[in-house]
Amino acid sequence: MKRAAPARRAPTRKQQQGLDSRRRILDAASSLMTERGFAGTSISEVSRLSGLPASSIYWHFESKEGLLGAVVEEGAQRWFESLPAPAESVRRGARGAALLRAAAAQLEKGPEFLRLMLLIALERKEIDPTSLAMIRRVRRLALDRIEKIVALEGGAPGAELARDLASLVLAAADGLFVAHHIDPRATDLAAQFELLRRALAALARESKEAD
Amino acid sequence: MKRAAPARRAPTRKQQQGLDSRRRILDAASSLMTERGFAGTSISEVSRLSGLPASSIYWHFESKEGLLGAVVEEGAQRWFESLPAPAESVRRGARGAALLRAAAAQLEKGPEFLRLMLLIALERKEIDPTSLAMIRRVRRLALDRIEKIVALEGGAPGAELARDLASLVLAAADGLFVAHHIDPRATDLAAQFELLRRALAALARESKEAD
DNA sequence: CGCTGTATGTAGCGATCGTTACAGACGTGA
DNA sequence: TCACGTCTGTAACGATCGCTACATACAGCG
Repeated sequence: MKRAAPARRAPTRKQQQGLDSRRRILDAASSLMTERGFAGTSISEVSRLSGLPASSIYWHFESKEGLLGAVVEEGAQRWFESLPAPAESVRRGARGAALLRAAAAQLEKGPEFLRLMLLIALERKEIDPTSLAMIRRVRRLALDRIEKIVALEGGAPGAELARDLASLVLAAADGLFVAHHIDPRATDLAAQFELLRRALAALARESKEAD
Repeated sequence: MKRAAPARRAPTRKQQQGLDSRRRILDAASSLMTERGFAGTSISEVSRLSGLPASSIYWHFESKEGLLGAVVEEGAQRWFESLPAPAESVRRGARGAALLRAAAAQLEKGPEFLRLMLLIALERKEIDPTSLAMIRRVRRLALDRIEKIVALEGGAPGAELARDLASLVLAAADGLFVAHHIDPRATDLAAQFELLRRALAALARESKEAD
């Protein structure tokens, strides 16, 4: 009865219309929840922004919480797909450019999803565990990527050190995003990232000399 | 008629009771808003948690928005007061311990206020400008403090560099706070801070040798 | 054509929202 | 004692909340 299955055989025209509507609802919900948080977003607003009645929303999603879960899932999927290839071709000589670009890309390409993640991570009132698990998964994958770049960049430091450095980079990225959001004019993202890169490079160099 | 003036002459007993109630309302509101955000907190919940009827809340504060403003103002004031002395006595030799402690203290002593700041900074739906201004003021003061410590620590680097390093430290602190909130077990705050300190120290050392 | 399942539109459910009116309780100054 | 200002309790206001029942509208299939 309820809950649209993803069209097993033929995406008939009516079903395609349904998928389009579902997409429009997701986009509207994502935009609103990113701006006002979960509790601050009402179904009627999603309805107005998407142009579809509330009944349609509840035909496609089983509840407001389910809608949030779908938004997170969709956002995460898009985020995964937007990731550049693991960049095996990057030379070690291409200093921190890759690291810089990776971090900057995360902040420029998908600021909406980052904002949503931070928001529902901080809004800790029984947000459904599925979303939280998804957020952790996204962050862990981001950590893996950063770790690889850091290892390549720093001339293969200790495995543990690379992991910690990656955590630091991710944290700095989140913090810089917040700072830029609070006071955009006073925050030069690129310069800060470059500074961080130089600091980490210096640390890697020293820890290497210590051997 | 409305809006309690801060008792000009004598804090009579009834007025004192009023101040106590005001404090209880503020504490309840602060706790709830920190957990669920602004939109996610209802007056009835504040009423229940504080033990006072809604009419009392509206006698002490003119609206829900006004209550939020007061919560931010109060939190900021407490935060200012909880700041340690400018620490002139700190020796340059006491490596990064001061920096570490300052950052850790901010995260340990006042996590509620930090969470609240981040939440309402990310929930950007016409949050009243007074709160935003207060948040910026708090952050700027935190930056000043960190900058001084960094300058002391790094052996007086360039002024601009110190400012940028301070921004980086603040951003890292925010980001690490978020990371610790998302996945407490996977985030070793102390270790991360120490790593950051070492990286910055290494950078300062190299930039000094370059002279 | 009618039958079936997908998707949308209309109307409204009970609950809760922020907010207010108003009466009363209480300490205080005259 | 009595009027007054401060503060709290009761009860409700209209609006909106998340959500649902139900009647269509439309496409595909026999």
